[in-house]
Amino acid sequence: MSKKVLLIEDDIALQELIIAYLEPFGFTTCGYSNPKLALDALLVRKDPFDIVVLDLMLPEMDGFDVAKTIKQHLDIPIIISSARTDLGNKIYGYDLGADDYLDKPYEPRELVLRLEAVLRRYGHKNTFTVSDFTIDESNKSLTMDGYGIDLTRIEFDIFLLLVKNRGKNLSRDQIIHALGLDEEIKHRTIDMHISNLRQKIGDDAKEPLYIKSVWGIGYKFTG
Amino acid sequence: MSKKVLLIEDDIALQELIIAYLEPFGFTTCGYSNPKLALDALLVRKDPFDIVVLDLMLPEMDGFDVAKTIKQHLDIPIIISSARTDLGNKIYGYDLGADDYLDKPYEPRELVLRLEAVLRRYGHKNTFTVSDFTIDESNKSLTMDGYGIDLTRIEFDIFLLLVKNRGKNLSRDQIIHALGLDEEIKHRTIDMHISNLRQKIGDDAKEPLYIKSVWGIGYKFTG
DNA sequence: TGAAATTGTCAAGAAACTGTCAAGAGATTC
DNA sequence: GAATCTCTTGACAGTTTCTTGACAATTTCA
Repeated sequence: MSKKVLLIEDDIALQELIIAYLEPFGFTTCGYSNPKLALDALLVRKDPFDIVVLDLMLPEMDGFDVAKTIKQHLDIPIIISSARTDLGNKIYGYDLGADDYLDKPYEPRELVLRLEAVLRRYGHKNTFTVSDFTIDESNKSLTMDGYGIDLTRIEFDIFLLLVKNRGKNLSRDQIIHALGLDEEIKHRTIDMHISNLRQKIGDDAKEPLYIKSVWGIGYKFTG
Repeated sequence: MSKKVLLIEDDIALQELIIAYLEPFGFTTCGYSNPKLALDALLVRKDPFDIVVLDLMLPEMDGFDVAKTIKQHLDIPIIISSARTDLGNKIYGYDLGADDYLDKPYEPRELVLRLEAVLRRYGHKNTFTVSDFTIDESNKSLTMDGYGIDLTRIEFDIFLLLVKNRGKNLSRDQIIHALGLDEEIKHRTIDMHISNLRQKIGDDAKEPLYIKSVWGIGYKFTG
C-alpha cells in the first residue's frame, strides 16, 4: 500500500521532480505550491495523507505557521526542508514538532530515507504482500509462504525495487541508480546479486517464476 | 487532453456522483453498471479508455474475473474499489495486477489522487497502440491482439521505427542510422532482421500485411 | 526475353550477453 | 582483532542475438 505524501513546495519544477522521484519508491505524492490550499486539503477536506514535506520559504504564509497549524489540528509527521541553514531555525523547526529536518539542496534519495525513517518512527506498519511474498519495509524482512527468508541489505533493496515495479523491465543501471550504489559498479555485480536472490527464493534462473531476465535489457519481477 | 475513465459500478447514484466529481479534474468518465457491457466496450468495440475503475461487488460477474479478463487482453491500469475490507481480497486484487486498491466508502478526492498517481505511473510505461499492436517503449515489449511477442532488441527498435513512420518508406541506411548501429553494417543484415520480424508477427513476405518491401528503396509499415 | 539489380532466407560463425564459481576486498560482530 | 558475513570482480562456460556470404526467387528495364 503506497504512502501518501503531501508536498508543500514553492518551486513547481522541484515539486514535479520530487513527485516523479518518489513514485517508484511507493509514495503517492500530491504537491501544493500554495500553503493555504494545502491546509485546506489537509484540515478541511481531510484528505488522508500519511506525512507532510514542508518547505519553509513560502508565499503568502510563513512555513513555521503552516507547521504549527497542522500540528495543532492533526497528528501527522512533518519533514521540514529549507535553504536556511542556520541552526536557530532548525531548533525552531523541531520546537514546532517537526519530525525531521532537511537542508536544501538535498538528494532525492536522502528524502526517501527520511520519509521511510519518520514513517517507521510514527509506527506505521510498512508491510505489504505480493504473490507469495510478504515484505516488511521497516525491518527489511521478507517472508515467503510464511517462511522467513534472510536477504542481505542489497538483495532486499533490489527485490523491493523489482517488486514495486512489477512487470517492468529495470536495467542494471536503473537498479544501481535507484539503490544509490556506487555508479562505477560493474554490471556483473547486479547479476550476482540477482543470482543469489534467486537461489534464496528458490527461483531457477532457466525457468524463473519470479525474477525474469530480459535479454539485453535487465530484470523484471513477475508475480 | 482529458483522460478517459471507464467506471464499472453497480450503484447508479454513486456512478453519477463520481462522473460529475471527476469531470472538472479533466476526466471524461463513462459509467457501466453491467460488467459485460463494459467488457464489450473495452475489448470488442475497443473504445480508447485510459484507465478502469472497478467495483468488486457486481451483478452477473465476479469483479475478480472482470479484472483478470481485462488484464489478459489489454494493457490498461485498473483501480479496484470495494467494500470488502479484509486483507485477503486486497492481496488477491494486487495479484490480478490491479494497480491500486480503494476501500469503500472513499472520498472522491481520494479517487482523483489515485487516478492521477496510477496514470502517472502508467504514463512512464509509454505504451501506445497501432493497428493490432500495443507497444511498450520503456519495456521494449510488444503485444499483438493481446498476445505477447518476444522481439530481440534490434527487432524491436526496427519495428518501433517503422510503426512511428507508418506509411513512410525507410531506406536501410535510414534504419541503420536511426538505430545507431554500426554504419558499416551490410544491408542484408537489415533484410534479415525484417525477415525474422515478419516471421514473429506472422507476416508473409510475399503478401505482407504489416511490413511491406518497397523495391529499390527499403521498407514501410502499413497498419 | 534476358541481364542486372534487388530481395528473401538459410546456415554458420562472430559477437554480445547471462549465470555462477571462486577469490579477495570490505564491513560487521563479538 | 579475529571470525564471520557481505560485496565486488574476473573468469569461463553456456546462451542468445547479430552479421554475413551464398544462392534462389523476384523485379526492373532494355
